[in-house]
Amino acid sequence: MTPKKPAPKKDDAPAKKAPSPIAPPRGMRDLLPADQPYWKHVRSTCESVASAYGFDRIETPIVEETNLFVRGVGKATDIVEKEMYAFETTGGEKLCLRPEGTASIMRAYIHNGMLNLPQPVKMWYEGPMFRHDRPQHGRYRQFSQFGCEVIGEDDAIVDAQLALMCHIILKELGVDSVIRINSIGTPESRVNYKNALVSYFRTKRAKFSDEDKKRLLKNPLRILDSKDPAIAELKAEAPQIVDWLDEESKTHFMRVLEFLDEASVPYQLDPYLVRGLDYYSKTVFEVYAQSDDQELAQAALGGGGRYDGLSEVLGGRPTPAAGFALGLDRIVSRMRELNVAVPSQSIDVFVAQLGEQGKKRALAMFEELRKSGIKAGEAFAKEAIKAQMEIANRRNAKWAIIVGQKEVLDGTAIIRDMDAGTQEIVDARKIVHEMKKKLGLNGTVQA
RNA sequence: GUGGCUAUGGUGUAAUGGUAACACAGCAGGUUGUGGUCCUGUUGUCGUGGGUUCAAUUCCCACUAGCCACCCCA
Repeated sequence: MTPKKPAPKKDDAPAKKAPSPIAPPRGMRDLLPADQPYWKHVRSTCESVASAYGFDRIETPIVEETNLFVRGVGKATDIVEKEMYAFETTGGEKLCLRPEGTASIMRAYIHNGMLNLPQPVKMWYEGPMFRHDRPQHGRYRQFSQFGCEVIGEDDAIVDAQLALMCHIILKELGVDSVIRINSIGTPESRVNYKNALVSYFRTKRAKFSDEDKKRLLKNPLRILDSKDPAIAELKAEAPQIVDWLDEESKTHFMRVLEFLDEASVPYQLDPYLVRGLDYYSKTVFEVYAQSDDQELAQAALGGGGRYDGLSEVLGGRPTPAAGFALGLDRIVSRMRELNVAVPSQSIDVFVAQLGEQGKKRALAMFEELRKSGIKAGEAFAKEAIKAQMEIANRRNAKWAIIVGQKEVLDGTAIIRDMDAGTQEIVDARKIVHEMKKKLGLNGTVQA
């Protein structure tokens, strides 16, 4: 490119290169004020359901010792092997951004001696998780999860209730869902099954893609999930995990299903469902959005299951436990697709002013309204009343109070009904009283 | 992490080898007293860097980002 002609500048300051704007890191995004009504609604729904089911909140650090996940989630899992935001501090600590919640909750349970609390301990959490995966719609490197954990109880009804909660939360958010469920038994029965599976598939290795050959070695259970049509044929003949379950797991699973039937939770048995985290045992499930159109990309809205072995792996006593996590980003996105209405934050009254004196009076009036619990809005920096009324309208104010020069002199204010377009003049000192009356906040009960 | 597609104002789109059109939103006005209609004005170094060319937003390459599939999962 030829150098630009020495375009003479008006001022003789050296032409600085304008700093380029900075985007958020890959796979991370801003949740803007416009997004918040959705998030607020989703979070509060999750919380109130969890609370109704007897769960209390727990907050754990976003940064944890890397080892927690290496031991808890499993060294060979994708999450630990290639998706962790791991780093070393100047002090030499090996830390990472948490990729999931369960391991932290179990760590906290052990560390804080919660085994001395009445069992089971039921806790919920919500917050950002981090996985260095390749971003896609509904898959972010920072995403939010809401999760519930029941620690210290092995009864099958807990597993069923957790799945039920997933379904209920989504239902309250206007999202239809189905549970896909399976049992992967105890670690011992799983090893036996894995061996049977490998020896079955090894004879057919010739038909495998490179990808599936790799899986045969690394994670044979996953082969059952393969999209390769050649595998689909072989699958029918392959050993089924149910046939390899130990008696206890089998009965446990049967009871889980019975409870689900009892609670009328829609579910599908999925003998090929395995989960990517090592800590699972017995029950595993995933929650999917139900839709008419084909397969939705990234349709898994949540997942969970039983993890009876996790406590021991993390140095605690043998403690049965189960839980689930929901992906909030995906739920919000699904709600948007479905045009689910969420409560909007509208104001009760908008305070409009005119002139310097009006501004001063309005400032005080706004504060009075606020203190008495009325949701008031304002745009005091604006001069034109027209612009202020536009804002009042945009914010869905039911009422507007107008304080201009004249009103200041008279000691009055105008109350305008924004729907009817009618207005009345009231004593400025009685404005709070008037508004409370109009909004029905007076506490005067009508018979 | 692998493969593919895409990249134009705040948003959604258009056109073009000779520096950009439209809609919506935003802001400011239509003689500082009133909104949900109307009119006017205004908002862009055409993702970043390089190359080809007299000339590039338009062609080529790289990078970056987004999206899609895989992988995996929330």
